[in-house]
Amino acid sequence: MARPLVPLISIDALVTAALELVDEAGDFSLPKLAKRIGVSQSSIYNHVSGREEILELMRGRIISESPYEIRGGDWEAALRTIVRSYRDAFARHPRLAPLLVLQTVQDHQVLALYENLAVALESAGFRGRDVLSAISTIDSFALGFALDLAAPDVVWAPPSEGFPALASALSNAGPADERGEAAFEFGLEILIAGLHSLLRSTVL
Amino acid sequence: MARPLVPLISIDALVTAALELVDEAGDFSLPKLAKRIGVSQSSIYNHVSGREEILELMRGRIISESPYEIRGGDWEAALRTIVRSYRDAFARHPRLAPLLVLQTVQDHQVLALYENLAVALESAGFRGRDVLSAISTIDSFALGFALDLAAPDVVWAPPSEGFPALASALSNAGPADERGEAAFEFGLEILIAGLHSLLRSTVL
DNA sequence: ACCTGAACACCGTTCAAGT
DNA sequence: ACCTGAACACCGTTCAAGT
Repeated sequence: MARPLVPLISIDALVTAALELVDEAGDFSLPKLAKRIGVSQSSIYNHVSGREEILELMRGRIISESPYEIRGGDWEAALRTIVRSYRDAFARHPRLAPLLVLQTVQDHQVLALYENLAVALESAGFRGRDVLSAISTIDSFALGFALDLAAPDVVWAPPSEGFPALASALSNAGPADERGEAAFEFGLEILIAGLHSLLRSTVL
Repeated sequence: MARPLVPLISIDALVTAALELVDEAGDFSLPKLAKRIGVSQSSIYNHVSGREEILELMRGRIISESPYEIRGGDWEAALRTIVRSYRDAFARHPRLAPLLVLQTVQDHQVLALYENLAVALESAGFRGRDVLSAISTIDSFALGFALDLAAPDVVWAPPSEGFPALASALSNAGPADERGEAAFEFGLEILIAGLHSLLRSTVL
């Protein structure tokens, strides 16, 4: 077969297949991706520059699958909405997060999300370099929780012995997804309260 | 050559070489590691179960290279010390962080660090599942900032146009390492203030 | 423009063979 | 016990050849 009348590959289908692979196996490879969409490995390069671009396309896809709307409301509400949406995006595809940490964000949708964060923070009263620091903090926070979803048992694998406080904390926790949820809500409250507190001490 | 009288490989040297590779190139491979310590690729498996164990050994190494001491002081001081130490460990080897996110923590030193966190949080007054949620939050926060070090330009690559608030925030920031530092300090204050605030509202 | 198959330079891991 | 070299099954990317 040579060039078909209708392209065999659409970027949309490519990204969908790649996301399926990640959801199922926690990773994807070009050979497997090619097999899944029934095409040769090398033909993928006619549509995409390589593995990195596919990863970046997946980032864009999951963000746009988790739309958010900021209307009216104060900065706190806006911030909650944005962080929650970001986190929900990864909650739907937990195994994608680890693959994206090595990559520079280029996706337009994601940049727009950060722009909205910046606007919210300015309206809150943060100025100068604090805006960037606050974005950084929120980003670290959200990314960390996204990663937490991918590896619910990272730290929490019961250490066999000698860590009593940790063991006791563990015994009080429910199933992994429940405590992931609880931790996120807890963390979001801390983040918001911390921002309020810093705002107070800065303004005064 | 067959078996030498003195082993050619020590785990210590192995980990040191691997860490050098990561510091220089952002990654390591067994072929490159073998070449660096002047040994054949397969002989590495006589000392270590594989790539994963090497990664885990690197985690332990950098944590023990960044010792901390908690004595006297309140929970807040202890918490600051621990988080700062954790973050410093990765600050010295920024490119290691992304390689570790896919892995389960097994290293004893790191588990001890979390145990200390749990103790500090209990002495602060957190109870039940909140202890785990707080650890999770601190963990997300610290991990996120460690990753930030590895990719200082993640979000901050000047978006060509259409993101005014983000661009303005960027224009107010200094060089990458400075703003990384500022962001961490800012984030740590938010974390501490947020914990205080939650503690107040829970206790009352 | 879009596909194919072959080729290239890399991986991590295993294993028989040596002493 | 510890090393070697060869082998295996995988990668991502390139490229000439086809239509």
